Amino acid sequence: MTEDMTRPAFTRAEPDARRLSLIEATARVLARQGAAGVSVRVIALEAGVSPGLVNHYFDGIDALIAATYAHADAQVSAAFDAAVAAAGPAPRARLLAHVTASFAPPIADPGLLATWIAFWSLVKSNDDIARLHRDLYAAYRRDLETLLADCGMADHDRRLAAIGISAIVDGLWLELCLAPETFTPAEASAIAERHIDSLFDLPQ
Amino acid sequence: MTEDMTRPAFTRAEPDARRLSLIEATARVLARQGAAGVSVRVIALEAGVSPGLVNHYFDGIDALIAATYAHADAQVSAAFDAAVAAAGPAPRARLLAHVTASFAPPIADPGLLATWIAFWSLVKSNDDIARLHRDLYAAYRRDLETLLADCGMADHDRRLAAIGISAIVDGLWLELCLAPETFTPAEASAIAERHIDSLFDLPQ
DNA sequence: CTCCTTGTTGGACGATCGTATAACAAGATT
DNA sequence: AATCTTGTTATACGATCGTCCAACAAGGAG
Repeated sequence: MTEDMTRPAFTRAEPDARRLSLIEATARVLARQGAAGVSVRVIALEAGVSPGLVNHYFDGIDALIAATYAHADAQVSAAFDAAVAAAGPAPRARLLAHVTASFAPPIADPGLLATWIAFWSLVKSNDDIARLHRDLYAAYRRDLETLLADCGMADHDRRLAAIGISAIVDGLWLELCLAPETFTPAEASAIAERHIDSLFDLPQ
Repeated sequence: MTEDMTRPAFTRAEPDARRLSLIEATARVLARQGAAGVSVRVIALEAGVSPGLVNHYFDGIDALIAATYAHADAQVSAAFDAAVAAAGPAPRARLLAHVTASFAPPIADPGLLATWIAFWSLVKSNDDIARLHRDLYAAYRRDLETLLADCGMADHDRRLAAIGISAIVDGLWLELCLAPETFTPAEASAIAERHIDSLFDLPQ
């Protein structure tokens, strides 16, 4: 009786828009409840749609989590690009800006880590997920290698340098999300910056 | 009919031994199926006991996963200690041995990562889990700080140095477990070793 | 040998899971 | 205005989840 009879019971959406709304709902659920409390029904409720719609757009919940991870990764990459662009033309400043961005919002966020954890938990049992992880991580390191090349690092040194930078940044980011009181973002940046400096000083 | 009527239907075990067998069964299930496929029934089947026994020894499955994590962490710590002890008396060699041990069995193991992922996925929603993570990680860094002190590092530098070493080691360990073909354990050791060297060279 | 303690079993219970599908209605087409 | 397409809903389904508990039996106590 309190219902407005003139308003439609539901509205149709562009397929891509609906997909995106489901992905964003998944990210919000993961951020709020963690990887343990995610399910088709909770996601559908968060997105304001019926549970059946999830399987209409995604081949199972694993595919939805994979899509959510890919979307979050794209947002992280965009944040990296924005930080690098804002750093100006100096190659070293651009590299440091890329790294420092990992320790500030929106990247350093316990809620975002939940998406990574949910994704990691599927790598072992799902080959598609494993392949996606491998590809996105390779792209991540490739971006670092480009920045290192711009800094003048020799070609044969870049691969291990990028692996090392990605490792220390990921390790700091992980702990910063799991236990933010352990150290500050500024301390994380200082640690990462010193590590990068060591890659250029004293080339042996 | 094929049953041996003289054999007991079950055997009683010491409480600590039974707890341990359930913990080890949980670790095997996590290593085999990943964090997604773990449940009370699967664990009980793996341990060769009835499902009800899990709740008799642990306050829910979250507590069992926490106990499994604590047990795995103790085994990792023991492996660290053994590696350090085998390295001899030289402080720097002991520190490097500690770090290098992270990239070799039994620590570098995709199955072991599953225990960590299952545990991480509970940190956000369970305060006891969060506290356990904080305590065990603090102990981890404290061990590193002791090794750094033995190497002659000044007191005020040790905290950030230990955070940096734990971060780069964790980052390398994580990727080594998720995608072992990306780089070799020897490359991981070389990266970590160079990072540690940089902490002592050029003290600025 | 008998009793007693209690570790252990095995199933019941309600909740929730992922998936599948028939009925419905929104909105473009004609 | 009538029709058609299909995005969406609502529900049903079987499986599995974590938890609980009464009954059983192993094995030490007396």
